[in-house]
Amino acid sequence: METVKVKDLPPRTVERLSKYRRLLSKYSIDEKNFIYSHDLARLLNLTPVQVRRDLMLIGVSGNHRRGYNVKELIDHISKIIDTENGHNLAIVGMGNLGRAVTAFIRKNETKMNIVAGFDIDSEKTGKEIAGVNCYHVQKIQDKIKELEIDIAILTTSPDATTEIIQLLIQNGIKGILNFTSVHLDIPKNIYLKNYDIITSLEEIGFFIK
Amino acid sequence: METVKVKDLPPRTVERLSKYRRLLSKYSIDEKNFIYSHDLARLLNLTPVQVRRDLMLIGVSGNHRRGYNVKELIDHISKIIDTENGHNLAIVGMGNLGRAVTAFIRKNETKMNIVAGFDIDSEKTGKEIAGVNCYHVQKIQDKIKELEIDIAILTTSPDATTEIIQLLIQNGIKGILNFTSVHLDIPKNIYLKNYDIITSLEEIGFFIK
DNA sequence: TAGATTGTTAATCGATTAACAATC
DNA sequence: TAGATTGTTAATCGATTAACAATC
Repeated sequence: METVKVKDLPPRTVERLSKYRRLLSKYSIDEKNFIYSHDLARLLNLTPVQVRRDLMLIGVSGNHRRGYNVKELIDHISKIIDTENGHNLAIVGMGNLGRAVTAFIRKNETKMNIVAGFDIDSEKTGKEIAGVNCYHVQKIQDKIKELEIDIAILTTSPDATTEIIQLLIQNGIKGILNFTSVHLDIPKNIYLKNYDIITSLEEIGFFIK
Repeated sequence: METVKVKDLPPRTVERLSKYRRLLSKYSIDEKNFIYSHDLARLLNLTPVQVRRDLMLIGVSGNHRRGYNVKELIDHISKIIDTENGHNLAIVGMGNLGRAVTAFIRKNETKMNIVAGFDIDSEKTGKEIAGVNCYHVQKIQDKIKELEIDIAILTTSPDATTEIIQLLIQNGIKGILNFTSVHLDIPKNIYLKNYDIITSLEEIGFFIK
């Protein structure tokens, strides 16, 4: 048997685990207690083997007749991808995009708690915006410590980005979801995910012509 | 020599081409006419080989002494990833996120023209929102034809998504950038890019613990 | 038992990188 | 020429998929 430490799961598998859980959470409302790998695959446009391999990697086993126990599956995935108290996030840049993303995340039931927003605009700082306390970027150091923030969502304007990213690095941020189309040069111990809208549109544009 | 039809470029290469061009457009303002692969690589955290291979694939050649001609590079990339008249896009769902993404794209100088917004809310339809004419989703068919829209950016609420996606498919949309965390089951001739914020945050959360 | 499923390894595919020849 | 670069192939790495044994 191929033994994979849970910590070493491939990124793609982790993404799919998140999607399995979200799907199954709705699915189980319909009182269905078991699901086959081919059903899960069909619902997410994957292959059944891919599903079974992912579940094998996290050590879940199914029943040869009935498939996988839905509740057990949800619980097992949660045990792997959640942490006890969840994660505390900051939205850095409370412009249109920052507020929209804040609202989007708050609408979803997750272990991701947005505990602070940061901006340089004094119109915004000191207020509650989109349900989140907004602080001046000068407070980044204090608030990251105080509120135990480990993930930042970057929705700053291009010119503000480079400076602010230094603050985040210096204060030990561990993960970043980058919505700016600015390239971030950060140490590799910070887990970075880029949502580069312009590049993605150009990619789509290329492949549809 | 490995001959690759430009149409067959790997997706990752196309993404990088977009990033090269954006970087070089700023770079060339500084009156630098040539750039080495290792400089381009350093500025985007890539390897020099990766850069040279990408440029080889699109048939650009550099100078053994001076590197690559910046202007020539920009022009060549543009010839490959742009189309003559650019692409006409629609924002489907003019809520917070839709408006923010609209503003974001409009701020950037690209060949991506947002020519319509769609929503079901009669408060929004018939008006100009974020600089874009907003129509009722019932008009999707007419407007896709009339305005020659080939890419849709999906920023709808989860419950509206499944219905609207059918309309987009039926009316021949070619590419979709999906900001909803809803899984889309679409024909494979439509180029789909998912920005699943919830899943990405859970992925980040997993790898930083 | 036959049939449908799960579980697992080996092969394949796509992308990156190592190695190095060619050139200025 | 020596040194720094580009150009290109082959090896490697990561992820998916084909093949099939095991099980109910």
